[in-house]
Amino acid sequence: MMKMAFKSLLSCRFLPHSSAAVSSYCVTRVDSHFHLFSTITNHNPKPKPPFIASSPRPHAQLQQLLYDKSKIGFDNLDDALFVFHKMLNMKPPLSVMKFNQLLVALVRMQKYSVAVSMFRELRVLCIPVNIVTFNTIIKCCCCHLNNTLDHAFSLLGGMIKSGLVPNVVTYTTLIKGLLSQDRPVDAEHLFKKLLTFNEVQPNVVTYSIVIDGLCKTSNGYCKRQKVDKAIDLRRQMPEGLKPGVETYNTIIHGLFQMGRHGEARNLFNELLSNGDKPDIITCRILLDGFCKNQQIDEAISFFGLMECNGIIHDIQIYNILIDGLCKNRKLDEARHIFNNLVSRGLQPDVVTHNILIRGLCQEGLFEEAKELLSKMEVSSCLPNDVTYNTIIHGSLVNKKYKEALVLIETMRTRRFSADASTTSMVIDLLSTEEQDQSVLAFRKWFLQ
DNA sequence: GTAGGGTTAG
Repeated sequence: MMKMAFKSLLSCRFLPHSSAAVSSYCVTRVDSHFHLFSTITNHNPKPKPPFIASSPRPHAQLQQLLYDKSKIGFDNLDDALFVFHKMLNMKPPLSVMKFNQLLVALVRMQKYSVAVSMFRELRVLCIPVNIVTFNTIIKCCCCHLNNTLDHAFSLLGGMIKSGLVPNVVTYTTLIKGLLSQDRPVDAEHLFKKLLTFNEVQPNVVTYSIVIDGLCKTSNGYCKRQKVDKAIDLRRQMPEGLKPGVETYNTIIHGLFQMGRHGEARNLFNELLSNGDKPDIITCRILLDGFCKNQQIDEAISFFGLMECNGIIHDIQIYNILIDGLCKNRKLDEARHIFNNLVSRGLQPDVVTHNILIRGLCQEGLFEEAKELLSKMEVSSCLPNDVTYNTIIHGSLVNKKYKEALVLIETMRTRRFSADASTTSMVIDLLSTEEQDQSVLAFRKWFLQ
């Protein structure tokens, strides 16, 4: 039944428009799915150009480099700093747009504080900046882990002082900042202000960010209300502000998180019937949604369709499926897919390994998990903090206390630290009656 | 050709 509904959900949009509404439950031919996948947008980043070298036209080469790096970021911070200082000394100076591209490249590298420092230097040197520069730096303040949101708002003041008029991007960035700093009330207040403000009207991105905030905040009953509010808000979007696939993705994800998979499918159906193109992220959300809503068979069918149509040459989508299989107690299938990744031309990344290590530990196969960790340690895919915390978690669950101690020590050597989950497991262990030598050793470790 | 939106591991 579910499978039929799922197939029809995928099929309906590929009928001609005139007949699409007739019956979305009639056409279930697999070949019709091809059209779905042929419409999906694949994001293929441009190949990275070589770093700036001697050239007969250094100016032009630098400008090209800035454009390219604004899309993908510099390979390292030193390169970005080198370019910045080169730019400061150029005569005639480069345009503000080129400085903006440099700042955007730093944002892509998540080097927010460096971008803010560069902006300050530009201001001190009286190098012209524009609204894009301010908006980029406001974003940096909103993204920074330390609470620099107040600074973002003072930049808003600075902008106005400089004679620049904040636009919808400025306010949208600030709303996102408030939401990400867990200030939903202030975000909503600012959003409502925009709605009543004549000069700047929220656009589809603003709505999308607010909807995303509603879908992400809170647990339980409150969450249900917020997701409903998000759906209402999408319906209330003014005519002409057509929600993009990103807005659909946000709400579909929110619905799946709530366990409202039927509504999630309906919304996906609506996306298709509106003529929108699902993208790779829609596919990831659906696959993950099926996996986490006890619909592993649907997930496998969906994955098969994507695979048939060649749109999933992407390790991330495999990670979602492997995780789903592990969580649905289908370890053999998960292991099989993992072992065949290389032959499919894909390299498992650290997330893939962590997922499988967790799955193995969950099934009591701690030795096999350890073997996988050992393989990672001598491979190009080195374990990270999640890997260690995962396997330590597994060792504790499997009562391998001595092993856990060794792993904790190794983790320390690698300069990773125990996360909240690992620490709380150790506290639980110490509070039990089981006071064997290893547990006592844990106490020593914990009190260090 | 410069700025703001969506997904996956513990």
